[in-house]
Order: sequence, then C-alpha cells, then structure tokens
Amino acid sequence: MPELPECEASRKAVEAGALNRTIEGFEEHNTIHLELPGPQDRDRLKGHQFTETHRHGKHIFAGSKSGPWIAVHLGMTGSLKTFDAPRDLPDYAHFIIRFEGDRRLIYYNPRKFGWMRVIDDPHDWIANKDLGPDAMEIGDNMFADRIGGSRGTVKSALLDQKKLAGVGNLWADEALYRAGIGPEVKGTELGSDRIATLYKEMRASLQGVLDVNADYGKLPGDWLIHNREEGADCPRCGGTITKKTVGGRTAYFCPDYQEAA
DNA sequence: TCCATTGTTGTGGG
DNA sequence: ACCCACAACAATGG
Repeated sequence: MPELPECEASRKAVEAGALNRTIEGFEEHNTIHLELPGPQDRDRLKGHQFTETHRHGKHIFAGSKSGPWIAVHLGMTGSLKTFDAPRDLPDYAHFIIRFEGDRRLIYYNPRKFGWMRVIDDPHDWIANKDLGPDAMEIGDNMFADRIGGSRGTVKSALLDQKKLAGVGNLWADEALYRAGIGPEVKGTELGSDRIATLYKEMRASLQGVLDVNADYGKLPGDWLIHNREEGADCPRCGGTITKKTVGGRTAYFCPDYQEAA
C-alpha cells in the first residue's frame, strides 16, 4: 500500500531519474477512469523541466521554481519509476512522461485509484487541501493534541488525513501494535504517556520502512506486517492475531499484547 | 460472487 | 458549527 514510506520511495525515484531534463511528450495506455493531465495541462508541462520534488503525506510533487508542477496520488496500488526507453511495459504502465534523451517517468497503477494533476505550487495546494501535518514532520505536542483530542477510535484518528497526513491502514496497525494500544481505544482515553509512546512508535514504524525503501522483505520478522493473518501467532507475546473492522477498515491486532483501554 | 484496498462525498446523529 | 460514524463509489485480481 502506498502510504508515507512507499510514496517516499516513489519520490526518490523521481528525484533520481526525472530531474533537469526537458519534457518532450506523453504516452498513455488503458487510462479509462484514471484522472490524468488533459491536453491543456500537457501543453503547460511540455518544454519545462522538473528541478525539485516534494512529498506531503501520500502526495508527491515534482516541478520547478517558475514552471508547472505535477501532483500525484498513488491510490492503493500506484508507483512511479523512471526508465530509459523501456520496452515491454505492462498494461498498468498507464501514463508516461517522456523527457529528452528517451528518459521516461512512468505512472503505474493497476487498480486505477489515484490521479495525476498539474498544479501551480505544491505548498499553496497543500494549504488549500485541509491536509494535516506530514506524519514524519509533526511534533509530539501537536500529535498529542490531534490524536489525543479525538473522541473516535485512535485507529480512525491515525487514518484521518486531515489530522495527520501519510499514515494508512498497514502502518497505523503497525504503530498501534508496537505501542501496545488496541485499535478501538478512544483518543480521549489515552493518557499523555501512551500518546507519547504512540508518537514514538509511529515514527519508528515509518522510519523503519523508509530505511528499507519500502522493501517489506527486509523488515524484521516480529513486525505485524509479516503476521497480518487471522489466527497467526503474535510474534511478541504468543497471543493470537485477530482481525476486526475498525473505522471501516480491516484492523489486525493482538488483543493480549495491545490493551483495549 | 464477494472481498480487499484508498480518498471523497453524502447523510445522519450527537 | 463541529465532530464522528457509516455507506457508497471507483478497478481489478484472487
């Protein structure tokens, strides 16, 4: 799932392979129902270069001081990669920006939930979107206010992009697991100690995934990510991993390791 | 056939 | 007015 660390891996791919080259053209394949830049926006991009990238939560941006920017949302299955004149692209390489020298930036998205738009400025755009602070940028006090002040479940609060941008279903579960907090605990039931623990463990979860560039196979075996199956043994206490819908999403957690209230 | 995933949107309750 | 919960929607493969 492209959450903050996976989006960061895509941002890095853009940073490494798609900067400082003039945009020459576009290709698209099987793009029905996928929101992409239209003819006018493509004309705006053509002839410009991307010179910098930015990421906020699950949104990725590329552009330059004076030129247009692209804003990208990867939905649930998207990714960005660069190639030199690739052949044999899969069907889900839906949109391609072609730069000088045959370099290509490819927007993959098998499930087609997601989009790419052309915008003027990422910081203005973020400010107008009612997005919360990035989960790796937010400070401990603001985290405590936003998550601890939530009357709903702590899991719903972590997933709310207006409170905190970047955490999705997988890493919300991982953070709660590490913190020993049940997903159905209310934000307002968390004391300052447990909020502080959750803040620390959320950062540790995200940083751990960032450190392996979102290659899950490189994460330690005692992470919940490797045990997201009903009835699996909890790698930390020997309890049983349980599956339950919380806040409309599937939560996996260990009722023994994670306190209910 | 149903389920899983995401953000958005609309509705309704407190 | 605000906060929160829930359902529906989009595409697709398992």
